[in-house]
Amino acid sequence: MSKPLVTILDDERAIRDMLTDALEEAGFETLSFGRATEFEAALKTTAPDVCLVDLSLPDKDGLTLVHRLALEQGASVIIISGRAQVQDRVTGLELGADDYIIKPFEPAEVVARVRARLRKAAPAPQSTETARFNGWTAHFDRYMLVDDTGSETAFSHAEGEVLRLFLERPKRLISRANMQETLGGAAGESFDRAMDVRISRLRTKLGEDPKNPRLIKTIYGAGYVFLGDVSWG
Amino acid sequence: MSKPLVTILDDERAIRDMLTDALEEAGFETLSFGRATEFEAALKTTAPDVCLVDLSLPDKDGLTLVHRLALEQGASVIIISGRAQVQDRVTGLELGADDYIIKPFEPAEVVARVRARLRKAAPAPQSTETARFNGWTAHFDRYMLVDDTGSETAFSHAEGEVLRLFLERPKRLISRANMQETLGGAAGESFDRAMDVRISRLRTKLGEDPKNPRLIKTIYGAGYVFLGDVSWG
DNA sequence: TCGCGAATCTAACGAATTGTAACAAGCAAC
DNA sequence: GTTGCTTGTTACAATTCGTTAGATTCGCGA
Repeated sequence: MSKPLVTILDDERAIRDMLTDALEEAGFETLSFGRATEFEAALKTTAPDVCLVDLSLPDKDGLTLVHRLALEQGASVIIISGRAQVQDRVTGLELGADDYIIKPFEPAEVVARVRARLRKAAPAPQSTETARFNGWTAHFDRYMLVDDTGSETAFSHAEGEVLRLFLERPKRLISRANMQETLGGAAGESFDRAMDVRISRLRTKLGEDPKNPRLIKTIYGAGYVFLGDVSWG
Repeated sequence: MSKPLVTILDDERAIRDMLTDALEEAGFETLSFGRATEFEAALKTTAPDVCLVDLSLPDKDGLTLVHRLALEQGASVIIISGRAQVQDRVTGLELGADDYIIKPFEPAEVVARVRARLRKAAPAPQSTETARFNGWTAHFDRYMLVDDTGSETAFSHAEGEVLRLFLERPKRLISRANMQETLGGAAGESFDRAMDVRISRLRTKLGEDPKNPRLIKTIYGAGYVFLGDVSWG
């Protein structure tokens, strides 16, 4: 996939440059404009993914522009403005802006907010649905474990929760308490073997040798460690 | 369609109340929680549209919660935090939050930002008659499912209701209660298997493999998730 | 090294949940 | 009435998942 395109519309040169630098450094394509008319002309031939718009423009009212942008183009619009009143923010957002950043701003935050917009706009974050590790591929979207030979094993939702927890923190101790907490969250502590059973079932599905588990290792008195070379995506 | 559901997770009673009032006034359904565990328990059977989360929770790390929320549930997450450092905001956003509001805040702005999230999240524009997903095209005006090969299968009104519900909220948990509510609206009693039967019939029409359905997944004890890349129009 | 209590493993059980085939009621068209 | 279709209900099969209980393993001190 190509780089997302971010446009910058601000009449101050210094701000345009700062944003351009930060965004390109972050891996985005950028186009910047000093006046609304230029920007609108460019819109006829390009479809930006995110538009940063300063409201105080010399040649046009920023708010109506935002309104049109949000409505007609499908792009995400982030207002950047020196006007810090709550009322300004509210009307900006109500008119269709997706976010409202107040000057002066930190470029890093702008980048983070741009990313947040893109994340929602582009669905299918495949990255969190599949993980490969030691001859296995876990498909969380299909609740399936696939062997390197191609044979498939289904796993249940509860098993998936455990597996995901492991795959998200490989080679690190996951304490029992920690696990209870992130999973079922069941109150019971003392005689609650549910966790063990879940892990046991997961182990069988992974074809672990009970005597010598290679992937899910028990740390007596502490918790578990998942030893696997995990790569997501 | 029914009111969007907004959840509030904050340990301060006063803040919860303030937000609840503002949001309900604005026409949203709300649910508020003082601790993360309660919230997570509720998540098993409800799918909020927007989650407001305070990071400083007594019983849990808010950031990992946000991460999981954003990833697993499809909901929009707005962090509300007293931590105003740029770095905090950046990490919060990078972890999957859609917005980051700093305390103290103005309720009106929170409402505006919640609205902004919903606007993007819920597409559902004009053409609600056709949807494409994973090799199928559903024509709600003709009550027809069309395969990519062109072969057609008719579906009934009741099946269409379920299918539409799924297609409107793909990749998100749809709880049983939620489904009863939006569909038949019947008094919804405990021994009402009609829902299951509808889904079963829909599954066969979609040619799902009973052993491992690819599109309509059951989450034991919670509800269903439709895993498909849906595009309307 | 041996023994013991605590921690963990796991087979087996069973309650709750979900799937679905079969039946029946309702209804429209003929 | 008969036929055909939709849809809820019933009954039973299948699955999920926590609990139980006995076996096994671990850490540690004698």
